[in-house]
Amino acid sequence: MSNPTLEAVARAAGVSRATVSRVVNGSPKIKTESRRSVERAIAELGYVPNRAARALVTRRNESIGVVIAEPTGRIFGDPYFAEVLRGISVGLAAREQALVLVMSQSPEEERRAARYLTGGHVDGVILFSLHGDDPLPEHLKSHGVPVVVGGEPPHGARVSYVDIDNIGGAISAVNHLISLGRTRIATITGTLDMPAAVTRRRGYREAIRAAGRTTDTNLEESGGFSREGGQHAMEILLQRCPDIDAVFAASDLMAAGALSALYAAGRTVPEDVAVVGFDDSIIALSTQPALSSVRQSMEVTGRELANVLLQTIDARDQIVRHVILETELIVRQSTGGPPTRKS
Amino acid sequence: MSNPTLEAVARAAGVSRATVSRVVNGSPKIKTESRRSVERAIAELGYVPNRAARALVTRRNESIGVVIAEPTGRIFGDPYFAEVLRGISVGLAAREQALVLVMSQSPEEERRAARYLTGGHVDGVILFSLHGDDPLPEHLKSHGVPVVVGGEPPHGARVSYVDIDNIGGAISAVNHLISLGRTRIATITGTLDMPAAVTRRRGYREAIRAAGRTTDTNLEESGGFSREGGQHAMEILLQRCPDIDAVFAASDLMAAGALSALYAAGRTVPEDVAVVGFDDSIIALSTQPALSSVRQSMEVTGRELANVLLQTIDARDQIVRHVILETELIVRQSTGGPPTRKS
DNA sequence: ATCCTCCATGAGAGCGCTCTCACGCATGTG
DNA sequence: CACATGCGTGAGAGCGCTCTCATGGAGGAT
Repeated sequence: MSNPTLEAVARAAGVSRATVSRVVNGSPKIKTESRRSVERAIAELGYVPNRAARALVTRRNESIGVVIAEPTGRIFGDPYFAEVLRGISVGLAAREQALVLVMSQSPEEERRAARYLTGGHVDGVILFSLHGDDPLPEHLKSHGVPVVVGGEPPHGARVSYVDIDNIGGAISAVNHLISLGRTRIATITGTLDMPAAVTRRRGYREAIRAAGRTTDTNLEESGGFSREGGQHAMEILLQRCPDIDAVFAASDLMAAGALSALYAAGRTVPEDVAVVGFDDSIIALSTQPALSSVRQSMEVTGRELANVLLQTIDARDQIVRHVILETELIVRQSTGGPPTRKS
Repeated sequence: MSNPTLEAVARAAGVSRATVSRVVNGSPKIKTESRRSVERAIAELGYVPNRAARALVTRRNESIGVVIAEPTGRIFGDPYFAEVLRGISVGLAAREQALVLVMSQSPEEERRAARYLTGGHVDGVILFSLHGDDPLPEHLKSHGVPVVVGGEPPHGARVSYVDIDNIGGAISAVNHLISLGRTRIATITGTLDMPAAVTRRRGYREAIRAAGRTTDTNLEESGGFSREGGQHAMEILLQRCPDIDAVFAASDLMAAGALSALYAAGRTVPEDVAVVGFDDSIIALSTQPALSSVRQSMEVTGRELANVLLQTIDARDQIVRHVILETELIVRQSTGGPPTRKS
């Protein structure tokens, strides 16, 4: 409760407050001797720096806001959010930054959040899962708050971001289906107000065309990034085009939903219909059969988000940084399994 | 960036710093006149109090730690966590408290978290989804940090908690199955190192015995609170006792998994086997057929967690408080639907 | 030996806020 | 009319820390 102060440590170590402060903050110009005695005093007294006092003078809060502006249902049905959050948590912990979680679901809450975030309570903000033309990133940036966005930022926003190679991932998935000899390849898209959903669809279309075929919007249906949406989309697709022999779903969760719909319609996977998901989340391994999927490391995304933000904060600049992470197609049973396999 | 200070507001309003402070903090003894001019000045300058400065003198941080010590996979596959978190978020927002999220997954991280939480960085801590005999609640409490636990606290820990009526909920679910004339009622339990899982199983057993039947451990199998676990548990149960005609699953997610297993085994729901879940989360409505389920409001749980904690902090006492929330059985198609229905 | 340099350290101001205390003025009482 | 009462307000200390600037002493150059 009543933590010892710098002053107390200084007295115990027989040095001045300033020296203790230097030791605590790792200043190089300290004699090993005094450093040692200070460290001992710190350990003995169980000293922990007072964040508030430090923040007051440094004008840093040692904490980062993480905003998720998404209906609860969606947020946590999909492991995606958890894993990104987890990566952020790891990235921040390494620098002793606190993660302040802000969940806003109504315009009223969003206003409150914006006020909080621009009120100097956090050193920077990570936003992810943005929809449409959310003005929040620009708003924060114009108030001088460092911002980084997970995924492609809203159109026109000049902010830093960390994204994955959505288009390349989608192309590799569809190429894989093509190489399997599939000819009627459908796609279940995400919520089309999100850039990731649009970009994955673009990759799908490009791969189809690159193979000399024509795209057909009858083979595209939105699954809203949810399991049920995926299932429903698959039902619609089967109704429209019963001859579908492959599906590329823009998330594993939707792919899992699609599997249910396929079974309900009496199709076998991968024999009748090959299925590829996206994310390679834990879900991909838990479906029957296991899903081929475009792997992205959500945890790395989270960690990079933290890194880019901390970098921006440290540099005190307004430079727009971005990081694009690779994806990799993982082939499993839902498309017939890996090419060769012993035993 | 350079926010105006109290001083600046005071000058603009022609009063002293103290008066502005009183207005900001809602002190009653302020003349309406000066209050008004201060408020105008605040609005004009866009003044936002500096949290750090305030925290320094009040020794409050206006922030609450929320700890989730759970493997990421589990956390976010189940909407439960999201909804409780959401409730906490709402409860804290009402009091302008920041939510500091701490995710710890390894013993090392847990130590770091403990150090942070006892370091005076937060005014209180909410813990949920505790396993086994986690010493964290006691540890925090002994360091004078106000704590409240979601769910039944570890055995012997004298800490405040918010829980739901697990036993009553389980009993009502099983009674419902009994009233349907089902005779071979199985249960899929959660992770048995968690009190909620054990208590729900106890409710199941009590209801069976109260109906004059005997319990049979062959009819009990753990599903580990995951979808796949539920599916697997159902497969085992069917193998052991092919004559099962009803299942009570300790979570909707496991019930959803059980449905898959039942279909794979060629059973119909609710005709061959009636299924009841627990939580009444969004999942219950998205399965085919919709799940009967024991409703608990996870958002209310979260809000109560926040309330109890804030109350404890305000009172500066060590009183152990607890809140038990009601549950309610919601009957849907997975047990044959509501008793009567028009149209 | 004298001066200069340089490095480790100490002294002290001040970050923005709250809160106690004292003061002045209006009102009520004898 | 003198006095107590009380309410609204201002002055000022101080929360724990960082950081600038001054200081003293060791060591090298002359």
